Amino acid sequence: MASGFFQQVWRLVGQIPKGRVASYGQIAALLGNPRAARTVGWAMHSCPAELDLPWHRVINSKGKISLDADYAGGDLQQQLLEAEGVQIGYNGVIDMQKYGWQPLPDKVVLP
DNA sequence: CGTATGACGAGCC
DNA sequence: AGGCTCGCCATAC
Repeated sequence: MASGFFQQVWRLVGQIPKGRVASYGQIAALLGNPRAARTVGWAMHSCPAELDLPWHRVINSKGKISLDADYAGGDLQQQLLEAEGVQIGYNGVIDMQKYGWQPLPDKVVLP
């Protein structure tokens, strides 16, 4: 069952379309806990490879990769994103306004 | 059950 | 502007 918060995070992350990115805080907010960004990050840390999650599409609110670029999978994450068409600035910043993922962008007006 | 952790976020110095 | 600290919340042990 998807009772665990991690499970919900994984499911949501799995719905991020290719070429798009989302922030930890955004994921948390979509799950109803805008303050649980850290927990989302931890969920990513625990993401089972068998789920084949697009974990690389999750970045921090600054539009940057949280992992150390030259240490952990940060380098890999950047390569994966660029391979999907996500352009990364020289400073390592991604344009959230352009690549930011918005689930159901049409439901804005509905109550 | 209480303490510690963590791929964050926003504020403060 | 850049860097550091505190706060938040859900798991792990």
